[in-house]
Amino acid sequence: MANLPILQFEEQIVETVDRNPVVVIIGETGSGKSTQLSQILHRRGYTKSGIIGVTQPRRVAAVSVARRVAQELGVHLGDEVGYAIRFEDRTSERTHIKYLTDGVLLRESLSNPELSQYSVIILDEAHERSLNTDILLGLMKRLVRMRASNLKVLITSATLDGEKVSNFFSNCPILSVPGKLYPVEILYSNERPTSYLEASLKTALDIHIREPEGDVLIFMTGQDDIEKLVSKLEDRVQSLEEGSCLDAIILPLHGSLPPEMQVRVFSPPPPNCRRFIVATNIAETSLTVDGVVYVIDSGYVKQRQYNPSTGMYSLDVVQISKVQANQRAGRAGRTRPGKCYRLYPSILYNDDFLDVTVPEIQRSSLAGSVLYLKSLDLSDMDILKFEFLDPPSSESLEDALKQLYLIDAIDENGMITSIGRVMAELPLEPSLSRTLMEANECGCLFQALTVAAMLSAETMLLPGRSKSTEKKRKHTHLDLPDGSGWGDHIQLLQIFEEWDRTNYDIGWCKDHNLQVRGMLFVKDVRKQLSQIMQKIAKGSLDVRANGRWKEGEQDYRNLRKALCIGFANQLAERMVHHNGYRTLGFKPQVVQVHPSSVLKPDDEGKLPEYVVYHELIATSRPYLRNVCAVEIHWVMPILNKVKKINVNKLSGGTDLTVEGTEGKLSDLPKKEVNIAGVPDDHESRIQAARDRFLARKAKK
DNA sequence: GAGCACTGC
Repeated sequence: MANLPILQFEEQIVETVDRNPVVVIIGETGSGKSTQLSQILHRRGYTKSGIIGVTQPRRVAAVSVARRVAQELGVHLGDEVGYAIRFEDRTSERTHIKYLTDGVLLRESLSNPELSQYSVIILDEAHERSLNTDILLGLMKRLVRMRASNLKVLITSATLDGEKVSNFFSNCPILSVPGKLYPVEILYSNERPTSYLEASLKTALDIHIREPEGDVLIFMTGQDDIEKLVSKLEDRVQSLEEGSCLDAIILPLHGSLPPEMQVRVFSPPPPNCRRFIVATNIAETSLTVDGVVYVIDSGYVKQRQYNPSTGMYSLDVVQISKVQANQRAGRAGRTRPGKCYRLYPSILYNDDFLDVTVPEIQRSSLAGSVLYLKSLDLSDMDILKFEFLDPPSSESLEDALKQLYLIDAIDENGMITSIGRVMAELPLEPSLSRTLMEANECGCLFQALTVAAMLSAETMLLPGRSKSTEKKRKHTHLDLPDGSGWGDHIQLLQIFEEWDRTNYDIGWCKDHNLQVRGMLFVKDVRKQLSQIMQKIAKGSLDVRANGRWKEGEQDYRNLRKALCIGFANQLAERMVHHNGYRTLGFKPQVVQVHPSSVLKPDDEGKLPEYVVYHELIATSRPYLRNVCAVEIHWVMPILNKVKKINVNKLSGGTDLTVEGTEGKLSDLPKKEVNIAGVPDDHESRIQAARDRFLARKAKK
């Protein structure tokens, strides 16, 4: 700790913070900013009038940094130094320095918008630009105006982003603190390779043959490529002449790897052995592998992005930003001087790479964030005027408002409703919050809680697929409930109910090939949601996992209806002649049910006429993931509401007609929906559906 | 009949 670079800047930092409400700190890796900034300000008396809060984008970081600071100060974790993450608050009245995830700080600001308990707020790793960090940046800008006399805000960022953040905060000062990285030599390719997989392979072998010992970290885009490269590397390394170079261990590293496989990268290699770690961007920030001296950077990353005009997510391979490229290179210089092989030319890096990664706020659906901001009730709150460091597009805000209106969170004038206020309390996406509220009305809350919790953890439930476990998976899946044909939500419900009946037996999870960690997470989320719902209802609700059934409910009717109301913006109608679907959103899309779905066709091979879906994502083609059958007479009232939507009113009406107002929603070009081969007039489709509905009614 | 990067309340 004694020789951390940041400590030489203590005087300068304190002086600048004393004189300015906001300071940007450029702290390179190894500068000690995360552990030292809070201690410096603590020493200088900033904890006399309140606590110092330090946000981290990740839970593990909040915990581990808090632990280290407590150790350095010689106090017990949870006393003077503590942390708060979801499900775990280790702070007390004595806490002066509090580390917390940015999501937790946002929740705190919901019940205390002035965040009055804090004298200092440090937004650490702000350059990662998580959705939560971006909202916090906007809130901080307001807060420093309101609390100019008694609040200090520090924002740590990357070199390339510092100016921009400073401009955002009225040109506040920027302090740079050097890091403790060893020099990393950057080597560029002459051109983009046709196959970055082959180029990575070749570069890795070159290093292995020519370079002295030291581990190699290779950045790939996804699991498939990682597995391919691992097996190719294994083949080629084995065919090298024995004794001609070091032994080699090749390790994959990605998020869907079970935790016990992930931690393999933390055990040191045997002597005379070089490790090749083939990783996704998980190794960029989340996990730090020691011993890396060489980095191979493909220059690509797989990124999830949201298209507000279609309501569709897609997972695309995109070029990384300069910040990301430098972060990757830095991974080679942690223990000694290293080398970074960039599989792209320097001119591409200089002229074509974005400085900073496109922030999440410009790549996500904003329904949750907009609802959150609306619920804050800030006096001058107008979502279109909220100051974002990088404002999302008007189209994206418009999409969020329409979604919120359809699920009754805001009224036709864009004002938050009483339903919306309750929804904002729940740590869920708005559609799931709405589902819980509806379920509570129709007596199936105990089921909806389970579905919401299972969907929140869905990606953690199944172990990563791989060729070797594939057959096993298929086999064990037969043992799991099948949703009784109604769909994936029902299957998720049944899985949890069955686990509940075993009294949460860990062995049961293992027998059914479900990740124990994921199922325990579901249990935690469910408990948290139950508590919040109890608090809101101010009474005792039936929240037992295997709650009481009413007569004649074996078709999960109430639950499916609650889902239909909650996901009013995520419904789809089957095509007449085949099992494709068309979404019933504002911009209809032709889509398929994902093949992994348990939704069952009827005797004629037809899938249900209407379904609710949890996610619309384009991978190889557009898919509905997690679908559930709903009934036409639940859908009709929703379609009528869609028809009546007036975006101008939703976005605040009169405000938009003011001349010179930026981001006028009314100025947006009205885009035509055009799906190849499908005549698509929304009006007439709604009319046609209504006609069919009436015809069927008449038949009865 | 396809397969999803990474976080978080």
